[in-house]
Amino acid sequence: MNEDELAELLSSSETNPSSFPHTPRRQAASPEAVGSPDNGALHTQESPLSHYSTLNDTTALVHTQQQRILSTLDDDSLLQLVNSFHRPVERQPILGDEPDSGVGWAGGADPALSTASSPQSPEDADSGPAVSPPPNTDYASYGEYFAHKKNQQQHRDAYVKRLYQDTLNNGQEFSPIFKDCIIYVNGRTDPDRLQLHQKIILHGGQFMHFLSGKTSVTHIVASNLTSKKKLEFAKYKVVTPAWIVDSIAADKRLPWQKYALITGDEAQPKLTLNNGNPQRKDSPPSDSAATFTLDCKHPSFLESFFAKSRLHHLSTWKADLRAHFSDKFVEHGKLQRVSEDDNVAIFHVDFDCFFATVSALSNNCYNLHKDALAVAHGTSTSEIASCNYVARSFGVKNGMWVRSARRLCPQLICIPYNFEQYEINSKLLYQILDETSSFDMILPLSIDEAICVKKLHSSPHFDEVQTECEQIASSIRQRVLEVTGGCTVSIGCGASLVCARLALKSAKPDGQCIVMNMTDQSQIDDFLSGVHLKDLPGIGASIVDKVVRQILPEYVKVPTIGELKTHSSLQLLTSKLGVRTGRKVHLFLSGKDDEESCRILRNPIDFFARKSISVDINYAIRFDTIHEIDDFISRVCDHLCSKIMDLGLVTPQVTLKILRRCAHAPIEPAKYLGCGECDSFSRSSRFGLPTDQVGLIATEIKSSFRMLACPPADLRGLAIQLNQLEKKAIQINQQRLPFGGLSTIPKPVLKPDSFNSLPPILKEDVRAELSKRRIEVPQSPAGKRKISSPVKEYWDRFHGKQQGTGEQKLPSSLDEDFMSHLPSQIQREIRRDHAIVKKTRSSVRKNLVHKEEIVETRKPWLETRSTLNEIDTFQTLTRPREVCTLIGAWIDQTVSIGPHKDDLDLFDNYLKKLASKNRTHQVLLIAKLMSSRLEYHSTFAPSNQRGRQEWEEYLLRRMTAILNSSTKYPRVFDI
DNA sequence: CCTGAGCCTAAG
DNA sequence: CATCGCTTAGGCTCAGG
Repeated sequence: MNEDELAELLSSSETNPSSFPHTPRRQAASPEAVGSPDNGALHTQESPLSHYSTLNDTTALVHTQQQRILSTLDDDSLLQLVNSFHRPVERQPILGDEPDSGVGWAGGADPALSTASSPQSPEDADSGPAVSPPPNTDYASYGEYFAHKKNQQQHRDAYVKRLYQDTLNNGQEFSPIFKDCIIYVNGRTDPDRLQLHQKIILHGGQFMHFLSGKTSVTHIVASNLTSKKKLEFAKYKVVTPAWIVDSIAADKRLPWQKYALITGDEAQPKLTLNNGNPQRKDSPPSDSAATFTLDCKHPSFLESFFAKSRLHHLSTWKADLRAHFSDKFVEHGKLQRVSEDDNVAIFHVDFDCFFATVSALSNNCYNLHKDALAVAHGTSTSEIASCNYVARSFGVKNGMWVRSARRLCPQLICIPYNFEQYEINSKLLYQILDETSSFDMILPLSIDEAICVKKLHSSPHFDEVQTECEQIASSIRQRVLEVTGGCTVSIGCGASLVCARLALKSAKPDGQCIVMNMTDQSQIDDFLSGVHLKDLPGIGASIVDKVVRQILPEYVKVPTIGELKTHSSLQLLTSKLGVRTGRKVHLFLSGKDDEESCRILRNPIDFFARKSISVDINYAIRFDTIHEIDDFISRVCDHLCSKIMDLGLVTPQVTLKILRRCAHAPIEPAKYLGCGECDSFSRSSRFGLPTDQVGLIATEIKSSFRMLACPPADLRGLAIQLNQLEKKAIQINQQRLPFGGLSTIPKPVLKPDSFNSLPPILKEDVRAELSKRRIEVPQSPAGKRKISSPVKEYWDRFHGKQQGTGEQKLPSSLDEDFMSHLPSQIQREIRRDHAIVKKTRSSVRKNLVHKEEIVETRKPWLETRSTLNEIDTFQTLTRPREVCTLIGAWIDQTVSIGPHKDDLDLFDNYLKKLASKNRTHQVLLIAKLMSSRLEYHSTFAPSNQRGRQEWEEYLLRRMTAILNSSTKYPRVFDI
């Protein structure tokens, strides 16, 4: 066994919790060995350790090798390794020990999932690693459990990758040949599975340890396949191991088709048909865009969708350009800024119908100036991303459906996207602009658009300036045409951003318009007067509509700047359009930039700084159950969290936005898999402390989704935003040395739970290794530790040392770290309660003293409240806030003596009505509220045991029963 | 009057 | 077959203290 194998061992030891250590029951080559994707996840996994049995049936050898390798690691690596086995379990303090009753009660266990648990054979049960959590306690479902497993595997793959980078490649990343590939290795291979695993993860790929219905892959590597397997894998890209080896040797991902193992017709690319003839009209792009079913439930849906979405590309390109801009200035330290007094010439440079031109040029068989061309995926309801000027002369517009465009222009030719080429040509443009020494600042606006700023040094001769600008512009245009081999840019130039933009508009296509020689306002007015309102930057259809309907007289058909100027005033504009927009429009009317647009010139770093990050998917969203949506949310959150982690950012606020099919809209809209007509809803929530933890964020979003109460089948779009991003503070885990330590690199600290999370096979060796190095080894806990709620944990932490004394100390302030781990809803409750308890601490004590008397004299509390008698108000929930307040007060006042039976009956009745009225989400909310309230009391006033027990019992028995018995909710959510 | 949530708008 | 309707930032409105 070598180090590679240890890496494999460490990175996959948790794959199969039920078989470690484990004697394989099968040969890897036999057809049953790996299992089919349909057989469910658990019992079909190939045990990652099965190969050890070929070495020796005992674990002695493993231990020896392991000890040797452990001893070669330095302290930091060892600790990191151990820590990497532990990830905090996602906690959801809802309804006591049912951590995710929000799912559990919704529709009962997913039958497919529960069968997945059954194959755990009894003989395996004892040998399972300690890390394996018992089902139904820590995870909402097996789906989540496996998601967690997968996460851990990736986490450790990343660790191993780093390790190898550091040791073998000077810390440099290996070239990410297999980026975006999710690869599964099937059966016996040469090089073997372990080596392939290493190669794949080092080069940016993702290694799947098992195939299942839920977890799919982009490639399967195999040397040979049974005919049954060939059928099964027909829809995948199945390649020989040589694809991996050769790709690495060539330092680029080679076309998989050359290594295709299955050579049926469906797997064979059509390229051979027109060999030598690159003009393949209307054929889909051959590689990478494999024949994947577009199903939002598929784990790699997000990836495959993004790969083909023009809007996604535009957005990410833009973000990348901005980031690059900022990086460059961090690097160079200095930034030219434009102050208010500077005279500047602003060049607005923009490719002409960028996508259409580039796609046409890379296809090399169309005449840009004669053929009507449009870039689009499909043939009918596909949107046109870009069309050339020939097509535009027929009235074809960007964003139009191909079907409608064809009605205007029957000879329209649709050509495919070529995102790679767009990027290349964009880089060329920026390179040319960089090389043009005339500019003080080059601001990226988008993939095909940039603003170049030239400061004018007190030259009053506008004619000279005009001439110079003309020359700059024409030389840029000439150069771009040469370098890109046919792409044209247009350039607008003016003294302000808005003038440059409007000049650009009139320069298009393939032209330039320099309007620097305007010496007086009347000339500017002349230039502006004929400009359409819609052409002003930041003025869209909605604002134009407002202007036309509310300001301009009816007879004005095409609202121009000239007309608006004669019919409006600043006062009128601000009153009709809002203060900011009104002021902006008013400034534009005189050709001046508004305050907001100026910011890009005055403080571009601030302008380009990232303030939020989000993922929106409003296409192909079709779910049946809330579980599928939960899984989807998890994946999206994963995506977002890994992004902000890379950027070193944390978020204090997350927002969920959904699109829900309008009641009257058809189930399937005209556009294939489109969202159709929808209503939009959003919900934001805050964390006590900014976080980048996917567990916290995903939980919060899932909770928000339940609040929005959208039936899964009606969901058509989903967006998750992380707002108000800030730099993650560098955590200092160690106390600073009193004599001023020289060490600046923080040493990793062994987390207490990490050691216990290690698989048993590793535990003793690691313990030995740690003790050899005098690193304190945590004691094994006596029994299996129950995962407690954060509140309990907090209580334990706070009272751990004083529990025996009987002294009940109340904290004077809230622990922010602890608070940050709670859902924001509950945080708010606790903060409020904290304030209340602080005020009434003495009275609580008094109550406790007189507990016995109180019990004797207890009366229905709820019944004595006035709100109680307005139970109808209560039931319609027109004032949910009041209801919550009432319940809170009810618990507060009865927490030591317990609720009165009459009150409970009344309350029961209310909840049942809510549940039967399709408002189960509100029952859930109330349950959460009550749960947190009780937890809270248990923390700050722990002596009132008896009453609280009664309450908790009620919560557990009655509430859960009501939630589970709800017929409406499952009907809506689990069709 | 200030603040924040939940919309809307715009851009490429 | 279809088809890939994103992402970020600012502004408006209204409710609540």
